Amino acid sequence: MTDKRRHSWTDIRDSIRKMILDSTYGPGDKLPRDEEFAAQFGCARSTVHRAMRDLAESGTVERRRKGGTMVRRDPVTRATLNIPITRLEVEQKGSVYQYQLIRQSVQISSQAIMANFGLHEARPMLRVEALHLADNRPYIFEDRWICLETVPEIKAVDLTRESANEWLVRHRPYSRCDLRLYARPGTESDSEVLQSKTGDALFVMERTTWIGEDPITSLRAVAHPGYQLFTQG
Amino acid sequence: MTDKRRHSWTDIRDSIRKMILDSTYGPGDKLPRDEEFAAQFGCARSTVHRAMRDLAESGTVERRRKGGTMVRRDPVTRATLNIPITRLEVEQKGSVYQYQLIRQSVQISSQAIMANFGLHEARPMLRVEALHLADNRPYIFEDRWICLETVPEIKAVDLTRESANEWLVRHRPYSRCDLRLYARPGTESDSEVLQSKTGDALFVMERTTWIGEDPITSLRAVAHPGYQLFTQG
DNA sequence: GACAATATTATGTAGCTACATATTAATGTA
DNA sequence: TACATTAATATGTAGCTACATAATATTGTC
Repeated sequence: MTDKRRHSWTDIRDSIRKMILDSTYGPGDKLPRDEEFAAQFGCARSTVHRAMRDLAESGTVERRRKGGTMVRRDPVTRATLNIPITRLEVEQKGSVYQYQLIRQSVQISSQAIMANFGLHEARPMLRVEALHLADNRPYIFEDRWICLETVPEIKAVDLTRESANEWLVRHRPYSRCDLRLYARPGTESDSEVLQSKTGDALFVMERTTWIGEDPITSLRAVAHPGYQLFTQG
Repeated sequence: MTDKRRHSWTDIRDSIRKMILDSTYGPGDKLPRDEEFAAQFGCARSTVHRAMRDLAESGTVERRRKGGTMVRRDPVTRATLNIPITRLEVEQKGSVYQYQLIRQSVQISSQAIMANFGLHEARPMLRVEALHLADNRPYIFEDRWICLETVPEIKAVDLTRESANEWLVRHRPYSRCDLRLYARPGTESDSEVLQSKTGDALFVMERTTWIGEDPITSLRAVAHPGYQLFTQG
C-alpha cells in the first residue's frame, strides 16, 4: 500500500482530506479510528493524530472521545484575523501615529455592555473614549468599557499617554474573545470625532474579552471612512 | 522546584505566558531553549514544544530553527472567523434560504481580479453574479470570478440550482485565502439587487483563494444593510 | 579579508509506550 | 422498566528516543 519509509503528518492530512473531497467519506460520515488509519498508511498513530488535529482545527472534521471522528456536515471557511495594536497598524503603513484621550470616567455598566458580557448585574467600569490618529487625521475612534473588578490596575495607568488598547494587550491576556463586525452609516456625532460626512459608510468592530469567567473589556471601534481589514492565510 | 508528577502542556504554556506578562521576558527577548524550560519545569521537551507551538500560533512568541524562541515585539489579537456556506448561515438563523443566479458568462479576467490573484497575464474565467435570499429578502449579493484553468469542472455544474459558493466549498479545497472586509455606501445598482436605499452602509467581504499557486476564485460579497459578522473564540 | 565549505545548534517531526479522559454501551439491581 | 454502576473504547496527553531541517557559527582556502 505504501512505499515511503516515513510519512509526514501533512501528507497524511492531505490524503485524508482528499478522501473526504472525493466523497470516499461524505459529510456526516464516521471516519475510521486513528489506529486503523495508521495501519492503512503504515505510520504511527501519533502521526495520524497530528493530521486529524489539523483537520479538526481547520473545521473539516469533528472529533469526540470515544465518539470518533466525523466529517463535518457544514464545511466552513476559517480565516484568522490578526488585529494588531492600533499604533502598530498605523506605523506599519508608514504613517505618524497619535492618540487622544477624549473622555474617561467610572460608570456603572450599561445594559448594552452587560449584554455583551452576559452579565446579570451591573458592575463598576472605567469608560474610556479615545481617538487614534494617522498623519493627524482620525483613524479609529474607540468607546471602551473596562471592568474595574477584573482590572483594578487600570486606574493607575495614565491613559492620556498610553492607550488602553495598548496597555491591555500588553498586560492582560484573555481566554475568550467575541468579535462583531458590521457597517453603519455615519451619524452627526461620528462626524465630530472622525471628520466623516453624514452618508459615509463606517466600519465598526466590537470586541469583548474575558479571562476565564471574568469580564475584561468591551469596546466599539469605529474606523474612518475607507478603512479596510485585511488578512492573508 | 516542581511538585506535580505530570505537567499538562497547558500549564506549561500558562506559566511561560505569565513570565512574559510579568516581564521576566520582555518583548524581543530570547527565551531559553525548550530543553532548558523542560529541565526547569521538570517535564519532557515535547511538552514544552507543545506549549510553545500554541504560544506561537496565538502570536505571543516567534520561533525559528536554530534561532530559538523570541517574545514577539508586537502582540496581536488573533480571532478566527468562521465563514459558513451562505445557505447554512441563513438556515441557522431559522430563515428560508433561496438562491438566484443573475448572470453567468465566460470572461477574460479584469485588471482588478488579476490584481487580487497577483496575475500578470489575463486568464479565462467564469464570472457568476448571484443573489442569496433569506425569507424572500436579499441577503448577500456575490460577484464571483472562477478560474477555468484551475476549476474546469465548474462548467458542468448547473449554477441555477446550486450556488458556486456551495459547490466550491464542497469540492475545492484551498491552500491560501486572502480576505478583505470593509464598509461601502450603497449605490444605485446595489439598491436594485439588495433593495437597499442610497445612503445605507453596506458590509463588503472580498475573498480570494488559491490551491498551491493556482488561482481558484475571487469574489466580492455585498451584504444587506444590517448584516453582522460574528465570531466567538 | 572575502567567500565557500563544514560543523553546530535549536526547533521540527516520526515513532514508540503508557496512561488519562470522556463518552457510549452493557450490565446489574431494585 | 428505571436508574445507577461498571466496562469498553476512541481520542487526548505525557514521556521517551532518534533523526530531519534550517539557520547560524566556525573553519578552511585562496
